[in-house]
Amino acid sequence: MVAAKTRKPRIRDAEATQKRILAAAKQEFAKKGLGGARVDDIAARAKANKRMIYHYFDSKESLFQRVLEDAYVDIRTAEQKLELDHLDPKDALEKLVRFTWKYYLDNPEFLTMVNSENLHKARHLKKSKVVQDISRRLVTMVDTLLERGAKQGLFRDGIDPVQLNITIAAIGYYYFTNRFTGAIIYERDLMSREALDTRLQFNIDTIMRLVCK
Amino acid sequence: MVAAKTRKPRIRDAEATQKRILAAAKQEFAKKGLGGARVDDIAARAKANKRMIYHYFDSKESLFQRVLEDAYVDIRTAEQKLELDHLDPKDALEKLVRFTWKYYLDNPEFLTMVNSENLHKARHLKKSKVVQDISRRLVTMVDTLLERGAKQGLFRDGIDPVQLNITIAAIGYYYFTNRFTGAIIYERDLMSREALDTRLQFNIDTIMRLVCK
DNA sequence: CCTCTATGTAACTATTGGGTTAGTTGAACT
DNA sequence: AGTTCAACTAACCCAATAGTTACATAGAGG
Repeated sequence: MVAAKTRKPRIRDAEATQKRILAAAKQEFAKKGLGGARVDDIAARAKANKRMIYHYFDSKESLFQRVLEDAYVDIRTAEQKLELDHLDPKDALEKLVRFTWKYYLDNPEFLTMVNSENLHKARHLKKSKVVQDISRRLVTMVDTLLERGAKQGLFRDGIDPVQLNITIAAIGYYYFTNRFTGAIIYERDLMSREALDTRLQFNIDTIMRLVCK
Repeated sequence: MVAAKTRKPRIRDAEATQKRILAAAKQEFAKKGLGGARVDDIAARAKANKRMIYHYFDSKESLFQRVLEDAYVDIRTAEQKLELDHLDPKDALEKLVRFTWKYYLDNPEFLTMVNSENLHKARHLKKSKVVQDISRRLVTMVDTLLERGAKQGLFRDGIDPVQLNITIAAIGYYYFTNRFTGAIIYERDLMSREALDTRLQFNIDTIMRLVCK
Protein backbone atom coordinates (compact mmCIF):
# COMPACT_ATOMS: atom_id res chain seq x y z
CA MET A 1 0.00 0.00 0.00
CA VAL A 2 3.06 2.22 0.50
CA ALA A 3 3.50 4.82 -2.24
CA ALA A 4 2.26 2.80 -5.16
CA LYS A 5 2.94 5.66 -7.51
CA THR A 6 6.67 5.80 -6.76
CA ARG A 7 7.23 2.10 -7.28
CA LYS A 8 8.41 0.88 -10.60
CA PRO A 9 5.47 -0.23 -12.72
CA ARG A 10 4.04 -3.50 -11.57
CA ILE A 11 3.34 -6.12 -14.13
CA ARG A 12 0.05 -6.63 -12.38
CA ASP A 13 -1.68 -3.32 -11.80
CA ALA A 14 -5.43 -3.36 -11.31
CA GLU A 15 -5.81 0.40 -11.33
CA ALA A 16 -3.83 0.90 -14.52
CA THR A 17 -5.69 -1.89 -16.27
CA GLN A 18 -9.03 -0.37 -15.35
CA LYS A 19 -7.90 2.98 -16.67
CA ARG A 20 -6.74 1.43 -19.92
CA ILE A 21 -10.06 -0.33 -20.28
CA LEU A 22 -12.01 2.88 -19.64
CA ALA A 23 -9.92 4.83 -22.15
CA ALA A 24 -10.29 2.10 -24.74
CA ALA A 25 -14.02 1.84 -24.14
CA LYS A 26 -14.43 5.58 -24.56
CA GLN A 27 -12.73 5.47 -27.94
CA GLU A 28 -14.61 2.40 -29.08
CA PHE A 29 -18.03 3.64 -27.96
CA ALA A 30 -17.29 7.02 -29.51
CA LYS A 31 -16.48 5.41 -32.83
CA LYS A 32 -19.33 2.93 -33.02
CA GLY A 33 -21.89 3.68 -30.34
CA LEU A 34 -23.08 1.20 -27.74
CA GLY A 35 -24.53 -1.26 -30.22
CA GLY A 36 -21.65 -1.12 -32.67
CA ALA A 37 -18.84 -1.34 -30.14
CA ARG A 38 -17.19 -4.73 -29.74
CA VAL A 39 -16.01 -5.98 -26.36
CA ASP A 40 -13.19 -7.88 -28.03
CA ASP A 41 -11.99 -4.70 -29.69
CA ILE A 42 -12.12 -2.79 -26.42
CA ALA A 43 -10.01 -5.51 -24.82
CA ALA A 44 -7.50 -5.43 -27.67
CA ARG A 45 -7.30 -1.64 -27.64
CA ALA A 46 -6.78 -1.65 -23.87
CA LYS A 47 -4.14 -4.36 -24.20
CA ALA A 48 -6.16 -6.28 -21.67
CA ASN A 49 -8.05 -9.52 -21.67
CA LYS A 50 -11.79 -9.61 -22.19
CA ARG A 51 -12.09 -11.46 -18.91
CA MET A 52 -10.77 -8.37 -17.11
CA ILE A 53 -13.51 -6.20 -18.58
CA TYR A 54 -16.16 -8.47 -17.13
CA HIS A 55 -14.21 -8.75 -13.90
CA TYR A 56 -14.05 -5.01 -13.33
CA PHE A 57 -17.18 -3.78 -15.10
CA ASP A 58 -19.65 -6.70 -15.08
CA SER A 59 -21.13 -6.16 -18.54
CA LYS A 60 -20.83 -4.18 -21.72
CA GLU A 61 -23.83 -2.13 -20.65
CA SER A 62 -22.49 -1.13 -17.28
CA LEU A 63 -19.12 -0.33 -18.82
CA PHE A 64 -20.98 1.99 -21.16
CA GLN A 65 -22.80 3.52 -18.24
CA ARG A 66 -19.55 4.16 -16.44
CA VAL A 67 -17.91 5.77 -19.48
CA LEU A 68 -20.98 7.91 -20.04
CA GLU A 69 -21.07 9.03 -16.42
CA ASP A 70 -17.39 9.93 -16.50
CA ALA A 71 -17.96 11.95 -19.67
CA TYR A 72 -20.73 13.99 -18.05
CA VAL A 73 -18.72 14.51 -14.88
CA ASP A 74 -15.79 15.72 -16.99
CA ILE A 75 -17.71 18.37 -18.90
CA ARG A 76 -19.67 19.57 -15.87
CA THR A 77 -16.46 19.79 -13.82
CA ALA A 78 -14.73 21.79 -16.53
CA GLU A 79 -17.70 24.16 -16.70
CA GLN A 80 -17.54 24.79 -12.99
CA LYS A 81 -13.92 25.89 -13.35
CA LEU A 82 -14.89 28.76 -15.63
CA GLU A 83 -15.47 31.11 -12.69
CA LEU A 84 -17.89 33.31 -14.56
CA ASP A 85 -18.73 35.27 -11.42
CA HIS A 86 -15.53 37.28 -11.66
CA LEU A 87 -16.22 38.54 -15.15
CA ASP A 88 -18.38 41.20 -16.72
CA PRO A 89 -21.67 39.46 -17.63
CA LYS A 90 -21.19 39.86 -21.38
CA ASP A 91 -17.65 38.52 -21.20
CA ALA A 92 -18.84 35.68 -19.00
CA LEU A 93 -21.56 34.74 -21.49
CA GLU A 94 -19.14 34.80 -24.39
CA LYS A 95 -16.70 32.71 -22.40
CA LEU A 96 -19.40 30.11 -21.80
CA VAL A 97 -20.28 29.94 -25.49
CA ARG A 98 -16.61 29.62 -26.42
CA PHE A 99 -16.05 26.97 -23.78
CA THR A 100 -18.99 24.86 -24.93
CA TRP A 101 -17.85 25.09 -28.55
CA LYS A 102 -14.28 24.18 -27.72
CA TYR A 103 -15.26 21.34 -25.46
CA TYR A 104 -17.34 19.71 -28.20
CA LEU A 105 -14.56 20.26 -30.71
CA ASP A 106 -11.93 18.70 -28.47
CA ASN A 107 -14.11 15.89 -27.12
CA PRO A 108 -16.14 14.52 -30.02
CA GLU A 109 -16.59 11.25 -28.15
CA PHE A 110 -18.86 13.09 -25.73
CA LEU A 111 -21.27 13.88 -28.56
CA THR A 112 -21.31 10.32 -29.83
CA MET A 113 -21.93 8.93 -26.37
CA VAL A 114 -24.84 11.31 -25.82
CA ASN A 115 -26.33 10.39 -29.18
CA SER A 116 -26.00 6.73 -28.40
CA GLU A 117 -27.56 7.22 -24.98
CA ASN A 118 -30.53 9.00 -26.51
CA LEU A 119 -30.99 6.18 -28.99
CA HIS A 120 -31.45 4.06 -25.88
CA LYS A 121 -33.81 6.57 -24.30
CA ALA A 122 -31.30 7.54 -21.62
CA ARG A 123 -31.83 4.34 -19.72
CA HIS A 124 -28.26 4.35 -18.38
CA LEU A 125 -28.21 8.01 -17.40
CA LYS A 126 -31.46 7.59 -15.51
CA LYS A 127 -29.64 5.46 -12.99
CA SER A 128 -26.94 8.04 -12.35
CA LYS A 129 -27.55 10.24 -9.33
CA VAL A 130 -24.20 12.01 -9.66
CA VAL A 131 -24.92 13.29 -13.16
CA GLN A 132 -28.25 14.73 -12.09
CA ASP A 133 -26.60 16.52 -9.18
CA ILE A 134 -23.78 18.13 -11.14
CA SER A 135 -26.11 19.12 -13.97
CA ARG A 136 -28.17 21.16 -11.53
CA ARG A 137 -25.08 23.24 -10.83
CA LEU A 138 -24.80 24.14 -14.53
CA VAL A 139 -28.32 25.54 -14.61
CA THR A 140 -27.65 27.44 -11.39
CA MET A 141 -24.49 28.91 -12.86
CA VAL A 142 -26.27 30.24 -15.93
CA ASP A 143 -29.20 31.43 -13.87
CA THR A 144 -26.87 33.44 -11.63
CA LEU A 145 -25.18 34.96 -14.66
CA LEU A 146 -28.50 35.91 -16.25
CA GLU A 147 -29.73 37.59 -13.06
CA ARG A 148 -26.47 39.46 -12.65
CA GLY A 149 -26.57 40.69 -16.24
CA ALA A 150 -30.21 41.70 -15.93
CA LYS A 151 -29.57 43.59 -12.71
CA GLN A 152 -26.84 45.55 -14.47
CA GLY A 153 -29.26 46.37 -17.26
CA LEU A 154 -27.21 44.45 -19.81
CA PHE A 155 -29.39 41.42 -20.33
CA ARG A 156 -33.10 41.11 -21.00
CA ASP A 157 -35.25 40.12 -18.06
CA GLY A 158 -36.95 36.80 -17.66
CA ILE A 159 -34.79 34.59 -19.85
CA ASP A 160 -35.12 30.95 -18.86
CA PRO A 161 -31.63 29.59 -18.08
CA VAL A 162 -32.63 26.14 -19.27
CA GLN A 163 -33.74 27.43 -22.67
CA LEU A 164 -30.54 29.42 -22.96
CA ASN A 165 -28.42 26.44 -22.02
CA ILE A 166 -30.19 24.29 -24.57
CA THR A 167 -29.62 26.87 -27.25
CA ILE A 168 -25.92 27.35 -26.46
CA ALA A 169 -25.43 23.61 -26.56
CA ALA A 170 -27.57 23.16 -29.67
CA ILE A 171 -25.77 25.56 -31.99
CA GLY A 172 -22.46 23.84 -31.32
CA TYR A 173 -23.67 20.29 -30.91
CA TYR A 174 -25.62 20.13 -34.15
CA TYR A 175 -22.73 21.55 -36.13
CA PHE A 176 -20.28 18.93 -34.88
CA THR A 177 -22.43 15.85 -34.57
CA ASN A 178 -23.77 16.34 -38.09
CA ARG A 179 -20.50 17.42 -39.62
CA PHE A 180 -20.43 14.53 -42.10
CA THR A 181 -23.94 14.88 -43.51
CA GLY A 182 -23.57 18.65 -43.13
CA ALA A 183 -20.53 18.71 -45.39
CA ILE A 184 -22.61 17.06 -48.11
CA ILE A 185 -25.85 18.99 -47.65
CA TYR A 186 -24.15 22.36 -47.47
CA GLU A 187 -21.32 21.46 -49.85
CA ARG A 188 -18.61 22.84 -47.58
CA ASP A 189 -15.77 21.67 -45.46
CA LEU A 190 -17.20 22.44 -42.03
CA MET A 191 -14.03 21.48 -40.17
CA SER A 192 -11.45 23.75 -41.78
CA ARG A 193 -9.82 26.25 -39.49
CA GLU A 194 -11.62 29.07 -41.24
CA ALA A 195 -15.04 27.42 -41.14
CA LEU A 196 -14.66 26.73 -37.43
CA ASP A 197 -13.70 30.31 -36.64
CA THR A 198 -16.58 31.67 -38.69
CA ARG A 199 -19.10 29.41 -37.04
CA LEU A 200 -17.93 30.18 -33.53
CA GLN A 201 -18.24 33.89 -34.23
CA PHE A 202 -21.71 33.35 -35.65
CA ASN A 203 -22.71 31.45 -32.52
CA ILE A 204 -21.40 34.12 -30.19
CA ASP A 205 -23.34 36.66 -32.21
CA THR A 206 -26.52 34.56 -32.04
CA ILE A 207 -26.35 34.25 -28.27
CA MET A 208 -25.45 37.88 -27.68
CA ARG A 209 -28.38 39.07 -29.75
CA LEU A 210 -30.64 36.69 -27.92
CA VAL A 211 -29.60 37.70 -24.42
CA CYS A 212 -28.46 41.31 -24.56
CA LYS A 213 -30.80 44.26 -24.52
CA MET B 1 -50.69 -3.56 -67.01
CA VAL B 2 -54.13 -1.95 -67.30
CA ALA B 3 -55.09 0.20 -64.31
CA ALA B 4 -53.27 -1.63 -61.57
CA LYS B 5 -54.62 0.75 -58.97
CA THR B 6 -58.28 0.01 -59.73
CA ARG B 7 -57.85 -3.75 -59.57
CA LYS B 8 -58.76 -5.54 -56.40
CA PRO B 9 -55.69 -6.20 -54.22
CA ARG B 10 -53.51 -8.95 -55.54
CA ILE B 11 -52.11 -11.53 -53.17
CA ARG B 12 -48.77 -11.11 -54.92
CA ASP B 13 -47.92 -7.47 -55.24
CA ALA B 14 -44.30 -6.51 -55.71
CA GLU B 15 -44.92 -2.80 -55.31
CA ALA B 16 -46.94 -3.13 -52.14
CA THR B 17 -44.39 -5.49 -50.61
CA GLN B 18 -41.57 -3.06 -51.32
CA LYS B 19 -43.54 -0.28 -49.72
CA ARG B 20 -44.22 -2.37 -46.64
CA ILE B 21 -40.53 -3.22 -46.38
CA LEU B 22 -39.52 0.43 -46.70
CA ALA B 23 -42.03 1.52 -44.06
CA ALA B 24 -40.93 -1.24 -41.71
CA ALA B 25 -37.27 -0.44 -42.29
CA LYS B 26 -37.88 3.22 -41.53
CA GLN B 27 -39.44 2.35 -38.20
CA GLU B 28 -36.80 -0.20 -37.32
CA PHE B 29 -33.84 2.00 -38.28
CA ALA B 30 -35.42 4.90 -36.42
CA LYS B 31 -35.73 2.83 -33.29
CA LYS B 32 -32.34 1.18 -33.31
CA GLY B 33 -30.09 2.84 -35.87
CA LEU B 34 -28.32 1.02 -38.68
CA GLY B 35 -26.25 -1.20 -36.41
CA GLY B 36 -29.02 -2.04 -33.99
CA ALA B 37 -31.72 -2.75 -36.56
CA ARG B 38 -32.42 -6.41 -37.30
CA VAL B 39 -33.27 -7.61 -40.78
CA ASP B 40 -35.44 -10.35 -39.34
CA ASP B 41 -37.42 -7.77 -37.41
CA ILE B 42 -37.86 -5.60 -40.49
CA ALA B 43 -39.17 -8.63 -42.36
CA ALA B 44 -41.57 -9.48 -39.55
CA ARG B 45 -42.79 -5.91 -39.25
CA ALA B 46 -43.31 -5.71 -43.00
CA LYS B 47 -45.13 -9.05 -42.96
CA ALA B 48 -42.70 -10.13 -45.63
CA ASN B 49 -40.04 -12.79 -45.94
CA LYS B 50 -36.42 -11.87 -45.31
CA ARG B 51 -35.56 -13.18 -48.74
CA MET B 52 -37.74 -10.46 -50.26
CA ILE B 53 -35.68 -7.77 -48.57
CA TYR B 54 -32.53 -9.08 -50.20
CA HIS B 55 -34.35 -9.57 -53.47
CA TYR B 56 -35.52 -5.97 -53.68
CA PHE B 57 -32.81 -4.12 -51.76
CA ASP B 58 -29.66 -6.27 -52.01
CA SER B 59 -28.34 -5.71 -48.50
CA LYS B 60 -29.14 -4.18 -45.15
CA GLU B 61 -26.80 -1.30 -45.98
CA SER B 62 -28.38 -0.41 -49.28
CA LEU B 63 -31.83 -0.67 -47.71
CA PHE B 64 -30.64 1.84 -45.15
CA GLN B 65 -29.32 4.06 -47.90
CA ARG B 66 -32.64 3.96 -49.68
CA VAL B 67 -34.62 4.79 -46.53
CA LEU B 68 -32.21 7.62 -45.74
CA GLU B 69 -32.46 9.04 -49.24
CA ASP B 70 -36.23 8.92 -49.12
CA ALA B 71 -36.18 10.71 -45.79
CA TYR B 72 -34.09 13.56 -47.17
CA VAL B 73 -36.20 13.81 -50.31
CA ASP B 74 -39.32 14.00 -48.14
CA ILE B 75 -38.17 16.87 -45.97
CA ARG B 76 -36.64 18.82 -48.85
CA THR B 77 -39.80 18.37 -50.91
CA ALA B 78 -41.97 19.56 -48.04
CA GLU B 79 -39.75 22.62 -47.63
CA GLN B 80 -40.11 23.52 -51.28
CA LYS B 81 -43.88 23.59 -50.86
CA LEU B 82 -43.69 26.39 -48.30
CA GLU B 83 -43.78 29.08 -51.02
CA LEU B 84 -42.03 31.65 -48.89
CA ASP B 85 -41.79 34.07 -51.83
CA HIS B 86 -45.41 35.11 -51.45
CA LEU B 87 -45.04 36.17 -47.85
CA ASP B 88 -43.67 39.14 -46.01
CA PRO B 89 -40.00 38.29 -45.22
CA LYS B 90 -40.53 38.18 -41.47
CA ASP B 91 -43.58 35.97 -41.80
CA ALA B 92 -41.69 33.77 -44.24
CA LEU B 93 -38.80 33.35 -41.83
CA GLU B 94 -41.11 32.50 -38.96
CA LYS B 95 -42.93 30.04 -41.17
CA LEU B 96 -39.64 28.31 -41.96
CA VAL B 97 -38.69 28.04 -38.29
CA ARG B 98 -42.13 26.66 -37.44
CA PHE B 99 -41.98 24.21 -40.32
CA THR B 100 -38.58 22.87 -39.34
CA TRP B 101 -39.69 22.44 -35.73
CA LYS B 102 -42.91 20.70 -36.69
CA TYR B 103 -41.22 18.45 -39.18
CA TYR B 104 -38.75 17.20 -36.58
CA LEU B 105 -41.55 16.74 -34.06
CA ASP B 106 -43.69 14.76 -36.49
CA ASN B 107 -40.85 12.77 -38.06
CA PRO B 108 -38.52 11.72 -35.27
CA GLU B 109 -37.22 8.88 -37.43
CA PHE B 110 -35.55 11.48 -39.64
CA LEU B 111 -33.41 12.61 -36.71
CA THR B 112 -32.40 9.10 -35.77
CA MET B 113 -31.48 8.26 -39.34
CA VAL B 114 -29.31 11.36 -39.65
CA ASN B 115 -27.59 10.57 -36.36
CA SER B 116 -26.95 7.03 -37.47
CA GLU B 117 -25.62 8.23 -40.81
CA ASN B 118 -23.21 10.59 -39.09
CA LEU B 119 -21.98 7.78 -36.88
CA HIS B 120 -21.02 6.16 -40.16
CA LYS B 121 -19.43 9.35 -41.48
CA ALA B 122 -22.13 9.87 -44.09
CA ARG B 123 -20.80 7.10 -46.28
CA HIS B 124 -24.26 6.29 -47.64
CA LEU B 125 -25.30 9.88 -48.29
CA LYS B 126 -22.06 10.53 -50.16
CA LYS B 127 -23.27 8.22 -52.89
CA SER B 128 -26.57 10.04 -53.33
CA LYS B 129 -26.59 12.61 -56.11
CA VAL B 130 -30.29 13.37 -55.68
CA VAL B 131 -29.92 14.47 -52.05
CA GLN B 132 -27.11 16.85 -52.95
CA ASP B 133 -29.22 18.38 -55.70
CA ILE B 134 -32.34 18.98 -53.65
CA SER B 135 -30.33 20.30 -50.71
CA ARG B 136 -28.92 23.03 -52.92
CA ARG B 137 -32.46 24.27 -53.47
CA LEU B 138 -32.93 24.72 -49.69
CA VAL B 139 -29.91 26.99 -49.45
CA THR B 140 -31.11 28.94 -52.47
CA MET B 141 -34.54 29.37 -50.92
CA VAL B 142 -33.13 30.83 -47.71
CA ASP B 143 -30.66 32.96 -49.62
CA THR B 144 -33.46 34.46 -51.69
CA LEU B 145 -35.45 35.18 -48.56
CA LEU B 146 -32.50 36.84 -46.84
CA GLU B 147 -31.82 39.07 -49.82
CA ARG B 148 -35.44 40.04 -50.11
CA GLY B 149 -35.63 40.93 -46.42
CA ALA B 150 -32.39 42.89 -46.58
CA LYS B 151 -33.55 44.84 -49.62
CA GLN B 152 -36.70 45.83 -47.72
CA GLY B 153 -34.53 47.00 -44.84
CA LEU B 154 -35.99 44.38 -42.51
CA PHE B 155 -33.05 41.97 -42.25
CA ARG B 156 -29.40 42.63 -41.58
CA ASP B 157 -27.08 42.50 -44.56
CA GLY B 158 -24.56 39.80 -45.24
CA ILE B 159 -26.04 36.92 -43.30
CA ASP B 160 -24.76 33.61 -44.63
CA PRO B 161 -27.77 31.45 -45.57
CA VAL B 162 -25.86 28.29 -44.68
CA GLN B 163 -25.10 29.49 -41.16
CA LEU B 164 -28.72 30.52 -40.72
CA ASN B 165 -29.96 27.18 -41.98
CA ILE B 166 -27.66 25.35 -39.62
CA THR B 167 -28.88 27.43 -36.70
CA ILE B 168 -32.56 26.98 -37.50
CA ALA B 169 -32.03 23.25 -37.76
CA ALA B 170 -29.81 23.09 -34.67
CA ILE B 171 -32.16 24.71 -32.16
CA GLY B 172 -34.88 22.24 -33.03
CA TYR B 173 -32.78 19.19 -33.77
CA TYR B 174 -30.82 19.24 -30.52
CA TYR B 175 -33.96 19.64 -28.45
CA PHE B 176 -35.63 16.61 -29.97
CA THR B 177 -32.74 14.25 -30.54
CA ASN B 178 -31.53 14.75 -26.98
CA ARG B 179 -34.95 14.77 -25.41
CA PHE B 180 -34.22 11.75 -23.20
CA THR B 181 -30.92 12.88 -21.71
CA GLY B 182 -32.28 16.44 -21.74
CA ALA B 183 -35.20 15.48 -19.53
CA ILE B 184 -32.72 14.20 -16.94
CA ILE B 185 -30.11 16.96 -17.20
CA TYR B 186 -32.67 19.75 -17.09
CA GLU B 187 -35.12 17.91 -14.84
CA ARG B 188 -38.12 18.71 -17.01
CA ASP B 189 -40.57 17.02 -19.26
CA LEU B 190 -39.44 18.46 -22.57
CA MET B 191 -42.26 16.87 -24.56
CA SER B 192 -45.35 18.21 -22.78
CA ARG B 193 -47.60 20.39 -24.85
CA GLU B 194 -46.60 23.40 -22.82
CA ALA B 195 -42.86 22.74 -23.02
CA LEU B 196 -43.09 22.33 -26.78
CA ASP B 197 -44.99 25.58 -27.24
CA THR B 198 -42.55 27.47 -25.04
CA ARG B 199 -39.53 26.13 -26.85
CA LEU B 200 -40.92 26.88 -30.30
CA GLN B 201 -41.62 30.45 -29.25
CA PHE B 202 -38.10 30.73 -27.85
CA ASN B 203 -36.67 29.46 -31.13
CA ILE B 204 -38.67 31.90 -33.22
CA ASP B 205 -37.47 34.67 -30.94
CA THR B 206 -33.85 33.51 -31.27
CA ILE B 207 -33.96 33.54 -35.05
CA MET B 208 -35.82 36.84 -35.32
CA ARG B 209 -33.29 38.58 -33.10
CA LEU B 210 -30.49 37.05 -35.12
CA VAL B 211 -31.82 38.08 -38.53
CA CYS B 212 -33.88 41.22 -38.07
CA LYS B 213 -32.38 44.68 -37.80
C1' DC C 1 10.15 -18.65 1.88
C1' DC C 2 5.42 -20.02 1.85
C1' DT C 3 0.70 -19.25 1.07
C1' DC C 4 -3.27 -17.15 -0.66
C1' DT C 5 -5.71 -14.13 -3.55
C1' DA C 6 -6.17 -10.64 -6.93
C1' DT C 7 -4.57 -10.24 -11.58
C1' DG C 8 -4.22 -12.24 -15.67
C1' DT C 9 -4.61 -15.72 -20.06
C1' DA C 10 -6.77 -18.58 -23.42
C1' DA C 11 -9.94 -21.55 -24.98
C1' DC C 12 -14.79 -22.40 -25.00
C1' DT C 13 -20.10 -21.92 -25.35
C1' DA C 14 -24.46 -20.46 -26.82
C1' DT C 15 -26.83 -17.39 -29.46
C1' DT C 16 -27.61 -14.02 -32.68
C1' DG C 17 -28.04 -12.34 -37.14
C1' DG C 18 -26.76 -11.11 -42.07
C1' DG C 19 -27.07 -13.42 -45.98
C1' DT C 20 -28.22 -17.80 -49.05
C1' DT C 21 -30.19 -22.00 -51.10
C1' DA C 22 -33.72 -24.75 -52.73
C1' DG C 23 -37.87 -25.13 -53.78
C1' DT C 24 -43.25 -23.61 -54.27
C1' DT C 25 -47.08 -21.02 -56.27
C1' DG C 26 -50.00 -17.23 -58.14
C1' DA C 27 -51.28 -15.01 -62.15
C1' DA C 28 -50.29 -12.91 -66.82
C1' DC C 29 -50.26 -14.14 -71.38
C1' DT C 30 -50.85 -17.26 -74.77
C1' DA D 1 -55.13 -25.51 -69.93
C1' DG D 2 -50.65 -24.86 -70.34
C1' DT D 3 -46.31 -22.33 -69.96
C1' DT D 4 -43.49 -19.18 -67.80
C1' DC D 5 -41.61 -16.11 -64.61
C1' DA D 6 -41.71 -13.14 -60.92
C1' DA D 7 -43.32 -13.27 -56.13
C1' DC D 8 -42.93 -15.77 -52.25
C1' DT D 9 -41.65 -19.30 -48.15
C1' DA D 10 -38.92 -22.03 -45.08
C1' DA D 11 -34.97 -23.93 -43.72
C1' DC D 12 -30.29 -23.49 -43.63
C1' DC D 13 -25.24 -21.66 -43.10
C1' DC D 14 -21.53 -19.74 -40.74
C1' DA D 15 -19.15 -15.78 -38.96
C1' DA D 16 -19.34 -12.78 -35.25
C1' DT D 17 -20.04 -11.80 -30.49
C1' DA D 18 -21.44 -11.30 -25.42
C1' DG D 19 -20.35 -13.70 -21.77
C1' DT D 20 -17.93 -18.01 -19.06
C1' DT D 21 -14.91 -21.55 -17.41
C1' DA D 22 -10.68 -23.50 -16.26
C1' DC D 23 -6.38 -22.67 -15.30
C1' DA D 24 -1.74 -19.95 -14.28
C1' DT D 25 1.06 -16.81 -11.54
C1' DA D 26 2.81 -12.41 -9.52
C1' DG D 27 3.57 -10.59 -5.38
C1' DA D 28 1.76 -8.87 -0.71
C1' DG D 29 1.55 -10.42 4.01
C1' DG D 30 2.62 -13.67 7.36
